[in-house]
Amino acid sequence: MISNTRAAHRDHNHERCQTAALTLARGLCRERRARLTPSRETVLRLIWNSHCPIGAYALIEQLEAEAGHRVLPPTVYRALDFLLTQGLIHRIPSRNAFIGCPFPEVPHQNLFLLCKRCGSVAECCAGSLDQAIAKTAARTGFAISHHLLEIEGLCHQCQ
Amino acid sequence: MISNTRAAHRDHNHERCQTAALTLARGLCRERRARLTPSRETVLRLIWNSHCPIGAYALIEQLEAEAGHRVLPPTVYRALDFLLTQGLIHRIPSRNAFIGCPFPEVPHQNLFLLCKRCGSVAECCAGSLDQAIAKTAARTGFAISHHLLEIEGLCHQCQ
DNA sequence: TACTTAGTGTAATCTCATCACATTATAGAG
DNA sequence: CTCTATAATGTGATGAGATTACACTAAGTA
Repeated sequence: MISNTRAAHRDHNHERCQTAALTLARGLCRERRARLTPSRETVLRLIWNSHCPIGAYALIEQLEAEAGHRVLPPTVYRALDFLLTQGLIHRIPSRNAFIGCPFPEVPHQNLFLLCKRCGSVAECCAGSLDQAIAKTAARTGFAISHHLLEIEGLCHQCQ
Repeated sequence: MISNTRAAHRDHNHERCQTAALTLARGLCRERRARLTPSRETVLRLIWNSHCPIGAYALIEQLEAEAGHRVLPPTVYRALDFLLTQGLIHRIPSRNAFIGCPFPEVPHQNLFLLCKRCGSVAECCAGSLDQAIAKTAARTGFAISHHLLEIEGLCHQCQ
């Protein structure tokens, strides 16, 4: 099982998370010949400011503060679309918000641990769980293409 | 495992689903001394018109067509809140839409099978899967309170 | 250089959801 | 039966999230 729980849900030096994510993103985009333009990278960096999902309009505010001029929704939504397509971020449907993906180089299903006290979100990849989910779906005759699991509760630090 | 896959994802007499859901809802609300008022029951009936999740504003349109006069958002959102609280319907976050719960009398986690072709949604309760999910969360030190699983793919009829 | 494609700026619009406040209906106490 | 407290509804306005359409600019390539 891969997870970023130890970072997202415990004390840690967060700058390292952010730097690592950006470095990884740059490398992946270079490999894929995908253009991580300045505005896209800025959005990714802002998303990685914390382990809490951030909404599109909060991003717009922060972008405006940095840029010193008005930023309109399509600007940020286009960057978000790119980052989603590249698997560098995820959207948390129940929150209408976005979170950085800690392992964009690994193909995986979506499994999020959302702390209802501090708001931070960790991500997991658990092959065995994915299999159990696939099996359950198969028992009903359903052909699964992908899934999304949102687990809500209290993180280690908030218990 | 409980599921309504055989109804939601196969040919069936849907009137029976709708009638059964309404009868069950009336019984549960009577037991709980919760008031299933006419407008709330109408919203529940409209939601049970099909196994596809329906958005709040689509409900408003249908309510207006039935009532012959304007219906405003709070009207339908209040009915939805009541039905959600009573566990008679669920919200599918990825769709911003609502679906009838086929077993509101059983406490359960949320597990939805969303067909991307016909749009119908079935619901499952699988204790073993819930346990596997709880176990995975526990391995990261997370204290789970509830979860939501959205599985997307092709239903039996659409394969 | 010219051309083609990808990316960005901007205004308007659309969908989903909530707030605040007035009014009406209902259940339970006396 | 009537009064009262509470629950439910009606209504307009507004907030929050997301998309469309169209003009313009930058980057990569023949």
